[in-house]
Amino acid sequence: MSRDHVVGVALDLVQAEGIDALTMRRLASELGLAVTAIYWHVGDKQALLDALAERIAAQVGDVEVRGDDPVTRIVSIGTALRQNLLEQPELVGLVHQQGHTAELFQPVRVALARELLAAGVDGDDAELASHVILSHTSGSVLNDVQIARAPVQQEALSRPIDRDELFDYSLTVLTKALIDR
Amino acid sequence: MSRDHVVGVALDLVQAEGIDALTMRRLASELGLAVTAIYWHVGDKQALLDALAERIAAQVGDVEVRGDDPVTRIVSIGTALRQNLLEQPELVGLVHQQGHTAELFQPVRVALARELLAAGVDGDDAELASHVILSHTSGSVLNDVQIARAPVQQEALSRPIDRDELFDYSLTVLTKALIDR
DNA sequence: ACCTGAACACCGTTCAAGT
DNA sequence: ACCTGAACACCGTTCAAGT
Repeated sequence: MSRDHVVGVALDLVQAEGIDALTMRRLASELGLAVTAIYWHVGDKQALLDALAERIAAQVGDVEVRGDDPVTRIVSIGTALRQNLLEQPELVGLVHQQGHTAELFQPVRVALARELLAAGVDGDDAELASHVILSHTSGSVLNDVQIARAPVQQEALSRPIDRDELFDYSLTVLTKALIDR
Repeated sequence: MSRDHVVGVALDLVQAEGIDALTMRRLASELGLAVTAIYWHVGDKQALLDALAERIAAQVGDVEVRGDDPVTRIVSIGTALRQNLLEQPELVGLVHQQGHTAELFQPVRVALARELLAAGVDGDDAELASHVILSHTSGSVLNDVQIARAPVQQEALSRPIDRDELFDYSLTVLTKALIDR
């Protein structure tokens, strides 16, 4: 029995039954302990949520870069991040609520800055461009998740929206503009 | 004593002390009623949160359109929405959590579509472009709020980021690209 | 129609006590 | 060092009962 193990079981519980299922008492019974033992290992519930957020952030943060030219590589980073975020929207919401979004985006931010530098954008401008690309990506995810949850919104279109394609297009346009500035 | 009044007092409470302060018991004492009276007027807590989300969405949804040319007008819509969202980030989070984001964005979506049509973008493409612009805007807000909450992230830049200006720039670029497609 | 009081099952947390 | 049990203050919700 260790802090890591307790946090791991908590993560399993959240993934299996959602954030509402995570109560100190429920977690204790899952661990085969008395409720109060958790307080010895990880501290109070706030500390537990922080630890969870940290784990999830590390999990979602690593992305693979593909392609040859800068634009393709940058768009591939955005696409990979978007995919990771879409896979576990509830967990991302948890991270955001705990205020750990910065940690979540940090590795991607670095990867983006590296590619932008390689593309000839330098210094502060690379920081700015990373910020814009990250905003665009997280916003796209946020909206897509929301639409998936509330399918009322589906309007009468001649053909349904391909959100993957639309994201690819908009991010490509944006990236080109940021590089050619 | 009416449903509207109960919801109004609940909204005041949330704005003054945050979402955690909104408990059925606290709200009852604020109203001068017994806890159970709330159940008669608005139903259970889920119903109360739904009603709150509806109000907030209507409040944040109305934006003023300014400017002459299409790009300026569209950017002004995005800017106004961003400003509204930034003013009450906690309430926006509440709306999102309740799954009412679609309602929140509906009026803006319509306004954007109208401007895009006027700019010569037609039918489905206007829908797609509205979606992209909305995503970009909400993502920008989401990131800015997060950074404001966790100021650790401030990196060593030669000059600090002007997020208003950056948003204006990126949305302008994006809008032009969407129109000229 | 509108409101109260008592009761139930559930929280997070503290603290003394055990080994 | 690690864990338990009892206790406290707080939740949301139901339901019978009052006017």
